[in-house]
Amino acid sequence: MLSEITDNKQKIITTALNLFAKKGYDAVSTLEIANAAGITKPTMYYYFGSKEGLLSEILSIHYNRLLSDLESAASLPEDIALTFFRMMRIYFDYALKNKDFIMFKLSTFNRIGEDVTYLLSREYTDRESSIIKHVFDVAASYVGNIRGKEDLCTMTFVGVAHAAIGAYFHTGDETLLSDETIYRLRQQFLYGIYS
Amino acid sequence: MLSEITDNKQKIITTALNLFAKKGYDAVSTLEIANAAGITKPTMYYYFGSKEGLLSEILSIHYNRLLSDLESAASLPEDIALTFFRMMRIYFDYALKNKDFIMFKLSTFNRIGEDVTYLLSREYTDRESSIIKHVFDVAASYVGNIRGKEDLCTMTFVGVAHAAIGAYFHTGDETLLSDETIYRLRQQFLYGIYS
DNA sequence: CAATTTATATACCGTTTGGTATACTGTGAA
DNA sequence: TTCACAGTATACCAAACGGTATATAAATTG
Repeated sequence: MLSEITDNKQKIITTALNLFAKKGYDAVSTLEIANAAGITKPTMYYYFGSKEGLLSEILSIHYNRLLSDLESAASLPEDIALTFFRMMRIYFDYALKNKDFIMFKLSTFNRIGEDVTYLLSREYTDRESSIIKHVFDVAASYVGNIRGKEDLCTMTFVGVAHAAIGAYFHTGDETLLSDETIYRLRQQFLYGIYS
Repeated sequence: MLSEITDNKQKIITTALNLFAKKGYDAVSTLEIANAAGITKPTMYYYFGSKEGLLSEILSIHYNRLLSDLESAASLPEDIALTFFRMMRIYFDYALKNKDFIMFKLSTFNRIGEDVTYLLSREYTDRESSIIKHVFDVAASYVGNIRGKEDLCTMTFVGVAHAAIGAYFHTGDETLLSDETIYRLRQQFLYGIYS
């Protein structure tokens, strides 16, 4: 068994995710994935059963990693300032270390309807929202002004995270994902632009 | 000439945009568009030359309308609070009246790479960013604390707008795009969550 | 050593893809 | 009445699509 050396399964996952991020799921063919990964189509179908199965496994691996990290970061919601920093740091780190996945995530996050990538991502994005929502729910119990705005805060938090990461992809400027940026975003989030 | 009555060209545009929004550009075939629009493929190719030509015209029509509205709303950047409201109102109104287009816009906004929808949208999204950026550039001249954070503000503004519209599409709750929501978002933007 | 399982490739399938050659039809101008 | 042209449809194309039947070679297991 050469799989420990060659590890074709992992190669297929990495290659496919890269192509999906660059061109979009539907624009990438199974043959293109096979060629780029240096294998043949039946090998891909042996491991994943279908193109959709391949996407499903990619989503499972990365979302579970990301959401697990996010859950750790959200485990001390009593300190909203600290938790804001930690959660944003998780997003930025994941974007820096797993560019392809986060690029793909961003391009599917606001999808809706019959799109395959949306349907398969939904369970994870729902979990993601609820983790963040919980932070603001707890925060509302001791920061009165948040009360009634928990959903708004959740929405804004994710929106800002995505916007910053999107800007990083657009410009390539890594300082957009630095601690300094998080401090500024947090300052603005907590005290507004006049602070 | 029945075109004034039937108006097949307009029908194709509306139908195609609806399918693109629901399933994604690459997942929709020209035959599917033709069938849904009640015409045949050659008719579509007569008007638009190619599938890409059709997409291009859709983007041109809607982005030009949206950006023209946005420019009007941004014409008094001396009052940042007022301008914030006006610009957000433009986005929300367009989302309410042209659901399909904004849905499609959201799903392509954070794209990058070789994706056709990204490449064809880019000229418009660049213009969009620069309109908003200009507002914060002017604001920075009289609100000292904004200085150096113009790009951050632009990024945040667009991120928040998209997040709110995305939440509306997700839940169907129209109050997410009400004046009341804009007031809250503005309050948070200007003074933070403690306000 | 024989049987089975894992991992791979060759060669193929029916269907769908974006796109077109060609012909027809109704309308307005000369 | 003839002509041109805008608009539309029938019927087709080569290429690419997602997926598979089958063979094969190496490794694991009895």
